[in-house]
Amino acid sequence: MFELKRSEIFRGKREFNEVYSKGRSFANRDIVIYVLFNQNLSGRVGFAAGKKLGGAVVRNRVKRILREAYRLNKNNIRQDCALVLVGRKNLVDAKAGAAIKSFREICRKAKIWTG
RNA sequence: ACAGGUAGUCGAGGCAAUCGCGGGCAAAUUUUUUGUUCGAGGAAAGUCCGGACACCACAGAGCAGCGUGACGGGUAACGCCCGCUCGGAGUAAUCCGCAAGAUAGUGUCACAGAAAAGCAAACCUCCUUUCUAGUGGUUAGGGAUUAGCAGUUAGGGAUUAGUUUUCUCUAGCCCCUGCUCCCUAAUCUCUAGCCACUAGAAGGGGAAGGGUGAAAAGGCAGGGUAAGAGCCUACCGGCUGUCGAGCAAUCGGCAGGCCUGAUAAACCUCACGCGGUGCAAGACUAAAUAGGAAAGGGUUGAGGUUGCUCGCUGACCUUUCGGGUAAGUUGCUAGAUUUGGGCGGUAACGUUCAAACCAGAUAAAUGAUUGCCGUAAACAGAAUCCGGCUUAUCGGCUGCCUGUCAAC
RNA sequence: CGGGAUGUAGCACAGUUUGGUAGCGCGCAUCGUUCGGGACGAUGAGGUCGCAGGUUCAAAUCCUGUCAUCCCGA
Repeated sequence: MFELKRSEIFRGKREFNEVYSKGRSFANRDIVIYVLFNQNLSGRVGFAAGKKLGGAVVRNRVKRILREAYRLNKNNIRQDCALVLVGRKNLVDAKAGAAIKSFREICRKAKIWTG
């Protein structure tokens, strides 16, 4: 139900670059989201935290929060698209509850919210 | 008690519940699911040293290059650690130190200063010799002169109405007289010599003082000297030799003599050490395509092995154009391992016994919610593995030591 | 993971090899010139030489450590 398997998380420079270049982007203070409607990659997701955010501890934390936000709201999101979630600097000090709220907000903005 | 020093140690705050992640094992099943168990640090960091391991000759020779630098020990090894010596800081505990060589050679020492590196240098000052000038003294020689008073002469003045007289001044004072003094004497001057001092010029002695500088060729005191100086002596410091203690660095005693500036984190010299590349090392499997084309070099030695030379190996290599794969397994975690004792050692550490297994990912695993206790909680995330160093950092806890104060 | 480079005035750079004075250009301030501005001319302010320690009589320069930024290879 709320599981997030490894196979659902995509990896590799090629897949990221495809979503970055072909997908549409939406953003708020906390998160940047890239959306690509593609049959091959549908239902998959990637997480990213840039070097500007801080050290390894900080970047790991940002990715964990993003993953938690996606996992808990997975069933309310259209599964025919690929996503890339990028953390922004505001997310470093944010709590998980705020991140989830922010994630829902941006999903509605991107019109992939089904719940 | 306060202040300080030092050694060590703890931790995602703890417990419970739910959802979720990575590995191992077991079962179902071989896409996966369920259960169980394990799952970041003292620095995992910086990548600054040292190793293990892998390939190239089981790593070889020489030169170059790089590193280290008191001494002894520990270690797989080190630039690390321990002990000790020396130097420095502190009342002390204690801390800090790239701590070999400057008589193998070369270089540098700005400005200032007379002189900045070797048997140096004289600007002022000090001492001295010669010459010149001056002053003073002295000796010799030459020359000149002769004290005082009174009388006497001439002139002027005062006194007086005027003259004389008297008094006084000036000149003479050669000659004459008297008294006192002196009488191979004294004074002055010239020349020459000598001595002293001063000034100048030329030369010498000296390195003590002044001044310059970061630094001026031991320090300081006394003697000594024309003035001075290790020239001599005492003390201190350094050096050399020798004796003693110590494995040694070094320390202590005695003797000698005072030639030996700083800088080697300047080149350099000496001693010791270092082969190169790195887990994206390396090994294996599978898939795909065209195991492609052109030019150049090559068993008269390509390429590799380090920068060069040798030695070794022994058939491909380089550039351009075009195409394909960039997937998986292994290396990959049981080890100079961790914990607890015994023994040896001042210690670092060694040795032995017992017990334990404690991350192995690959866009890369630890999070979220709720409740209670508690809120002060930092720096921060393994990527082949170890030993160190360095840096970041909050709040404690413990042992030992030093100083001050108080009480007994 | 490995290798390399750079930090100097507000900005961009010299100076570091061979240690003794920190400098150029643009910008800034004041004055002159102009009716006013620009340009021009004159004057001069502005520097922990990334930071810390050491060697030296003396350090931007030499040595060690450290911090930050940038680049390259796979």
